[in-house]
Formats: sequence, structure tokens, C-alpha cells
Amino acid sequence: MHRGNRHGRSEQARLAVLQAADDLLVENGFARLTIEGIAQRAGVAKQTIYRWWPSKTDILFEAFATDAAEELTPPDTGDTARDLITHLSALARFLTVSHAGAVFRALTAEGQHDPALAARLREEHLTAQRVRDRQLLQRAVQRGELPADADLDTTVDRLVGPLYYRALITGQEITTEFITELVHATLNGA
Amino acid sequence: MHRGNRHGRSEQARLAVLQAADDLLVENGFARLTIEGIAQRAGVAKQTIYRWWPSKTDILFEAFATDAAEELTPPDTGDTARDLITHLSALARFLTVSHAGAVFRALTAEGQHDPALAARLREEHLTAQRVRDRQLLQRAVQRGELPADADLDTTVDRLVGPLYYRALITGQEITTEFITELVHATLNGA
Amino acid sequence: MHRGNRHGRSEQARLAVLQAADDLLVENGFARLTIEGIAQRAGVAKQTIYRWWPSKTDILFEAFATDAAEELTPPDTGDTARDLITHLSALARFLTVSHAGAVFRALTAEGQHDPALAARLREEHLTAQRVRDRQLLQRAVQRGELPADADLDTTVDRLVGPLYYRALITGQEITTEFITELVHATLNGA
Amino acid sequence: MHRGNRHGRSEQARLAVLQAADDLLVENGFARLTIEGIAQRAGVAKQTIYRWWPSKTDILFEAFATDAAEELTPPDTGDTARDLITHLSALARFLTVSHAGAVFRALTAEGQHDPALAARLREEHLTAQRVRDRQLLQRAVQRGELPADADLDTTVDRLVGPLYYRALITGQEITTEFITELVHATLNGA
DNA sequence: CTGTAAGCGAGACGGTACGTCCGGTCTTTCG
DNA sequence: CGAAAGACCGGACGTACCGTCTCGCTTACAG
Repeated sequence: MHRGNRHGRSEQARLAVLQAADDLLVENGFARLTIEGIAQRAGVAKQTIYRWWPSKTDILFEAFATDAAEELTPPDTGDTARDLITHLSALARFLTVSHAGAVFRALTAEGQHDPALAARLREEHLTAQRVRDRQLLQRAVQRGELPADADLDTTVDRLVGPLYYRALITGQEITTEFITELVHATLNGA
Repeated sequence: MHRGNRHGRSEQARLAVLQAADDLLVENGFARLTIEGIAQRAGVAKQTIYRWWPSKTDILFEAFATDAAEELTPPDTGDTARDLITHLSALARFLTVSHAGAVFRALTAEGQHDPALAARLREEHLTAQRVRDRQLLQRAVQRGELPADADLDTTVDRLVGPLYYRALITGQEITTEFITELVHATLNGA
Repeated sequence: MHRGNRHGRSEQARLAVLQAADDLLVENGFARLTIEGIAQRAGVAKQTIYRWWPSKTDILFEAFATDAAEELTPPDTGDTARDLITHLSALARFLTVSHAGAVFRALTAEGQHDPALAARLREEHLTAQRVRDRQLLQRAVQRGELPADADLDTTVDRLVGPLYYRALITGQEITTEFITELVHATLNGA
Repeated sequence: MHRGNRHGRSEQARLAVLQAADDLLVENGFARLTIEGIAQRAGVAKQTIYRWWPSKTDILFEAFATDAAEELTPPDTGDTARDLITHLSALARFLTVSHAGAVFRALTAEGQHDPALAARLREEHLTAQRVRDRQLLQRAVQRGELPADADLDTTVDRLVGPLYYRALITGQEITTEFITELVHATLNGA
């Protein structure tokens, strides 16, 4: 049970904390997520949490890091439009229903009040995500489906922006039709 | 000075609270915004705040309500593209540098953890804002610049989504070029 | 209903306040006796109370003043011992079960924390009460049952002190036997 | 058994609280004695006080418990009258000028409004005090100075009652003459 | 017979203290 | 030496009353 010993940090405690934080976030929302609560749920001393994580959000970060990348890696079938639709649908699912997405939304919200967190979120997630998003467009350029001088960053914003907007701001449903129209209009208009 | 009597609340106290809340939000961020702090800054008793506002966010709501509508009312010069660019630029300014926009971002962030707040934000601000956003497109339809059967709601999302995305999520700068490209691409592709 | 006029206060309001204060003291104890509560119970504005009574204890004082004198006026049958026993029994009843006595105990208690109140209690009640207590002994002196040079004040203290002690400090019952012994011992030993 | 930081409550905090409560009571009186004030004076968090003491009076109780017994332990010289006079003088001093006595008066006063406190005061102090008071009389019985069947409880009341009465009720001075007369009259009349 | 001034119920006001809760730190004991 | 336990200080929470202050109504004397 006790792993307090001279052989380093307890992996068991670490995983229990991450799991508890994740569960409690989904169960009660971020507002009710307290370090005390996580410690109790994980069967861990508060000090153990403070020893290894600077803040509540750091725990969530660690809990969320790996999951997101897996869910959001784009497909590559050779059909640009279809791949885009598939990828954006996965993104929509991530933002609205996924477990990891819930953590992302919470962190993004906290980021509005905490510039350091916002910066970290960009560095550790959004930048990598942009790379993944661009891959699809770069392949389209390589295939000649998009002009070689197209501003891919701008195009990415035009594709994913409306999804984030609906998911995080207005709460509107993101239908397949919406995504399909979005993809076709963007491919034509870029 | 005192207006405490049976004929209603003190307008002076009300304004002092709204001003204090607004100032403290911008100065210290939402995380450090406390009722106690607002009361002290406003020179008002805590009970006076609790008497009139159910929660901290209600104060912010009231502080932000009127300002936002004024800042975000679209122009009408007859030139659709120019009006859209002007309007979206105003929106970008609102989201990134405006005082009222700071309150909006804070409320949106809280809305991620508090569905009731999110709903209220939609009802009292976003719905009205969508109406304002659509006006420009409706005029374009009337002028024949857009097809009569265009899905204006979707178009609005495609126009404003990328702005919210950059302002609230990635923190990228929103340049005039970005807006210009966005408007032209959307008008062509809608 | 309203007695507001330019010639004098409302007797109705005054009585309602006294009654409410008395009731609430007995019902809830002094600790829970608040001006707000009295005002509400009496159907009177707080300001009306503050206009006429400087403090909570002043209300109680007024509520208690007349009753006490009536309950504690000594008899005069010519039989000193019997009169003393009767009188001390009335005092015991006053201190332990009487309504007015409850107010007296509350005021005495407050007097421990408030010297001004203690002084007022002495001036307005205890001095007069001592006069009443001494009457019995003075009659005994006149009848030759006590020596002419007896220190009556000291004797009063020896008679009533044990009663106050039991009633206010130890809470022991004050039986007729206790009073009888006390009277006989004092008459013999004085 | 609660043990502080895993094994023990902070004795330092405990003593600081008791000292602060005692000081503030004497300086400002019971009326102005607040938990917040005690916490601040003691350099202790409010929570620490609420953790260990159910109420303000419990702090005073603890502050007063040991002191009283020491001040009021009766002498034993073999001379009953003299010992009684010495003991009652100590009691008078306790009630009127002693630090611990000030706490006793405050607690007694609160006990008028709070039966539970009154009961506790009897159990933890007055009962033990009565035992101490009786000792002197029991020794007199053993020496044959008082009849074997004397009602010592009643006699104690007759001796100490007048002192409590003067100290707590009328505020009259308690002179040596008063005590001397009291003792002699009681020894003769018992 | 009509103003006007005092007393009234009502209740908002700036405050103080309440008792509770959580954050983050520190100390102690165990393995 | 890491982990569990949990007491510690600090400080915000929302509540209850405090004593003060207008407000508009009701009266009853004064002009």
C-alpha cells in the first residue's frame, strides 16, 4: 500500500491522482474540482500532490496530454475532401463529447484567466494540433488540389474556427452537413 | 448620499459596484475577483451586493450588457464587403482589446464550467449578436450579392468562428489581411 | 393604527415593544434577543425603537420596572419571623420562576459586562428593594425583637445573599426549610 | 485521540489562544470579546480555534479552570474562625479583583442565558469549590466546634452567599468587618 | 379647512463578526 | 526519503444584526 520508500516517486500514487482528477472533472465539473477532493478520491496525501504538481491545471494537463494526440491524428486515404470531413468530425467529437475534450475545454477556460496556462496550452497542444491539421492541406497541395502558394495557416483557421466557435461559444450542434459545406466552400474559396 | 429607503435601491451603490467589478476584473483577472474585493473597492457593504446580485457573474453580466451591443452594431454603407470587414474588425477589437470584451471572455470561460451561465450568455448576448451579424448578410441577399437561399447562420459561423478561435483559443493576431481574405473567400464560396 | 402626529409618541407602539421584548426574552433567552426581532414581533419599525430606547437593555428595564416592586413588597402581620419567611419566599419565587425575575436575571448578567447597566440596576431597583427588605427588620427593632444597634444592612445581606446565591449561581432549590433555618439563625445571631 | 500534524495539536497555538482570550477579556470586557479578535491577537487562524473549542466560553473555561482552584484552596491552622475569615477573604478577593474571578463572573453571567454553560460551571467548578468550602466546616465538626448533625451545605450557603451577592449583584465592598461578623454569627447560629 | 410638522412602518445602507470552507505549507511518523 | 495523516495560517464565503438614514403616509394642532 505504502510506496513511501527510497526508490523514488510512486507510480501508483501518480496514476491514482490523474485518474481521480479526470473522474472528478467529468463528474462534478471544474468548479467543484479541488485538490482536497482529488487527494481524498485518490487515497493520497495532499502534500503528495503539491510535491509533484504545481497546480490543479498541471494535473489535468498531464491527464490530457497523450489522449488528445491519439484522437486527433488525421487519416490519409488520398481523398482530400473525405479526409478533411473525417478529421473535422473527429475534432467535433473531441470538442463536444470526448473525455479528453472536456479537459481541453476546462483548460481553455482557465486559460482565459491565466496567460501562463494559455501559453502552455498553445505550446504543448495547439501547436502540435495545428501541425496535424495542416498535414491534410499539405497533402492536398502536393497533389495539386490546392495552389502551392495557399496560406495554409489561414485555411486551417477557416476550417477549425467555426467548429471551436460552435463547440465552446454558442453550443450549437455540429452536424455532418455543416462540416461538409465548410470543407467544400473552403477548398473552393481558398 | 444614502438612498436606502422604501423607494428603491441606491443607483450610486449600483454603479460603484459595476465599476469596481469591471476594474478589478481587468486589473487582476477573474481568478482574483472576489465579492469582498468588489465591496471594498466600491465602498459598499457586502450585503448590498448579495441583496441585488445572486452571484459574481451576475455583476459582470450587468456591467457588460449595454457596452457590448453598442460596440458591435454593424455599419450600413451599402458596400457589403467593406461593411463586413468593418464589422469583423470591430468584433476582433472587442474580443481582444475592449474592456467589455474582457468581461465577455471571462464569462465565456466561466460558462465552460457552468451550463446555466453559458445558457444565459447565449440568451442575453449571443442571440442578439447573431442577429446583428446576420443583418449584413441579409442586406447582401436583398441586394442580390448573395443567393436568396444561402444559409446565413452557417455563413455567420464561417465568418466569426475563425475570429473567436484566434482570439479565445490560439491567441494569434487578427490582422486586416486575415479578415479581408476571410470575407472575400466567404462571399465567393457561400 | 398610525399614531404619527406632532404631539407625542404612540402608546400602542411602546406597549407592543415592551410585550415583544418580554416574550422573546422568555422564549429564546437573552442571547437571541435582537432589536430586529423585537421590531418584527412588535410590528414596529426599528427606527421607532432606536428613537425611544437607547439600547436593548433599556427596553427590558422598562418592561421589568413596575412588576418587580409589586411582587416584592413585604407583608406586615406583626410576626417578624413569619413575615420574613413569607417575604423571602416571595423573593425566591421572583428569582427563580417569575417572569419579571427572568428579566432581572438577564439584566444582572449583562451588568457583569456593562458597568453602566449594573449601576442603573442598583439605582433603580436594588436600592429600592433594600428599603423594602429593611422594613421588616426595622419593625422588629421597633418591637424590641432585635437590638437597636443591629447593623440592618449587613443583616439584609445575610438573609437575601444565600437566596441570590442559590438562584443565580448554584441553581440549588430554595426550600421552605432552608428559608426557615436562615431566618431563625439570623434572628438569633444578629 | 487527535494528534496534530499527525501526532499532536500545537501546544503553542493552544496557549496563545488562552492567553489572548484572557487578555482581551480583561482589556475590553466580555462584550467586545470576539473569536476574530482572539485569533488575530493570538496569531492563529480562526479555524484553529473552531477546531478545538466549540465556543467562546469554552476558551474562557479552559483559561480559568486551574487558576481558580489554586486561589481558593482553604488554609488549615487549627483555628476555625480564623481559617474561615482567611478563606472568605480569599474568596472575596477572587470575586472582585482577581483575574480568574473576572472570567468567573463573565461565565456566570453567560450562564444566565445559557443553561448548558451554567450546568458545566457547576460541574467543573462550583461542586469542587463547595467541597473546598466544606472542608473548613468539617474540620470544625471534628474538633467539636460545630454540632455533628449540622447541615454543612446550608451553612456554606450562609457563609458564601452574602459574598457572591455583594460581589455580583450589589457591588458593595466586602470589608473584613463584614466577613468577621458573618463568620461569628454563623458559627454561633448554625 | 388646510398646511405643516412630528411619529410612524418600511427597508436600504455601510459595517462587524459569525461559523464554514478550501488553498497551500509544514511537521511528524512509518516503511 | 517518499508517502500518509492532518494541524496550521490565511482569507473568501454567505448570513445575521447592528445602528443610521431616507422615504412617503398618517395624524392633529395652528393659522
